[in-house]
Amino acid sequence: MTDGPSSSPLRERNRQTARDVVLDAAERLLQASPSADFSMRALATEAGVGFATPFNHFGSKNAIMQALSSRVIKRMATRFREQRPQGDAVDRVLAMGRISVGVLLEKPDVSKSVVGSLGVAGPSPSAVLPQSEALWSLALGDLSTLSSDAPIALRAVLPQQLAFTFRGCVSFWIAGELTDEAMVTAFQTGALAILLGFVNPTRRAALMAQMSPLPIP
Amino acid sequence: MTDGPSSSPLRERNRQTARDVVLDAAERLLQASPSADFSMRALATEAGVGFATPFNHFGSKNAIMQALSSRVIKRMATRFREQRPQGDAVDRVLAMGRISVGVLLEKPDVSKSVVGSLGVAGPSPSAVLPQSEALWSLALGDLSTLSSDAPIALRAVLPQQLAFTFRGCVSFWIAGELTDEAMVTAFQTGALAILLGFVNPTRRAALMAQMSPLPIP
DNA sequence: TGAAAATCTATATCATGATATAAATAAAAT
DNA sequence: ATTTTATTTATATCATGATATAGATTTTCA
Repeated sequence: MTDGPSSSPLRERNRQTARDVVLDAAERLLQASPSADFSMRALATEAGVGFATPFNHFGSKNAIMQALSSRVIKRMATRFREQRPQGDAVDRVLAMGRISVGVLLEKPDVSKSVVGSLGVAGPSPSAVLPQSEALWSLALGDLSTLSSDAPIALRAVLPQQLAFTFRGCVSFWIAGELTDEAMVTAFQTGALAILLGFVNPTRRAALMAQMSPLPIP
Repeated sequence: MTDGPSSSPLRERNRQTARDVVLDAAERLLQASPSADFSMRALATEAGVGFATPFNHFGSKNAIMQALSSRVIKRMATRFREQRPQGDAVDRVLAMGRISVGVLLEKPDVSKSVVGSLGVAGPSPSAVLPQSEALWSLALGDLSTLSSDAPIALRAVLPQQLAFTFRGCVSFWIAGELTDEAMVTAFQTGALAILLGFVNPTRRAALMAQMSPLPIP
């Protein structure tokens, strides 16, 4: 990706437009494709740009997929905000889990293709972790509503750990090792397992009642 | 991968030998390559087989990487068994975490390349989840040593959840979002967070003392 | 032991990501 | 208004995963 030369307002605005045009085109192709894939030649044609342009902007096909993944995460946050789930942090995390998994399951093949890019080694780091953490921070809301002996500072691990667990569940789902339903259960149980150590002892029984192991195939 | 026609003992034995030869060759090439990668043409040459043979056995390059990942997990289990870590389930899980991450960090670039295959959508499911669960069951040992109000049956979620969290941490590491050190911290904290809800209340303070959030970049 | 089946090999071919390059175009600077 | 700079475009080319195919080799079976 050419970050080198400086850009001025109109140039930068045109470049951002081109990036959006490319990403929109990619989304259209993915949705239309039975295998949830596209070639870079098809992408350039669909976007109405030259073949080299997506590479100029993103560097690689995988980076395009990563930019699309970022859009997916934004979509999850938007849904959450629109739905305004009620309840305490646990309820909200569970709601975010349902919403997030729901976004993926709207178009499972596309999601697998797009999000499958995230765990792939590449020349430059992806930048999804802060976004994922923010998503789970949004879900958790005010951490002080978790009552426990855990110091407030320690509760800072929760958004990160929820992000890791979510990523792990999704990764196994992408690889075909978890069915759609199993992924729902896996993440819900994972979130509850993490939160189990951070809630009031009086709340534990309710959390445990919602946790279940996955059947072993 | 040609599972179709039936095999008899010598044929099957020869096919297994060919698979091992191919995988050994792949490992040699990965270790020798500055970019931790190999072409299928180089693999066939290194293995001394025809170009189509690895495809006949594994179906795709990614499947070869997945078979190599399986070897990595076996290596982790072997190390654990050799080291015989002492202590309760928590201690053993932490030891397994150090051992497992240590295996990956012996050759970071190779590990990223190999294990990066696991989260990639493909024509057939990978088969790593049972192996991962078994790894964490091995670490946990006898689940009844965890003292808590959680029913024994519910503790069955632990190997799975540890597997998901490990996968999630490794996935972010592969993508370049976690440094080597941060991955160590991330998984240790994740394991402790999961176990925190399953230990005796008297043990909680010691676990929390070992948990720390990752610095936000 | 010869025929049949399974598997491997050598080779050609194709699709696709990626790079390079020269010309064209658009925006910024003088 | 012209020149300079930045970016895009069109095109060629290459590496690489993957597939196809015919011939060669190995193993199994009658």
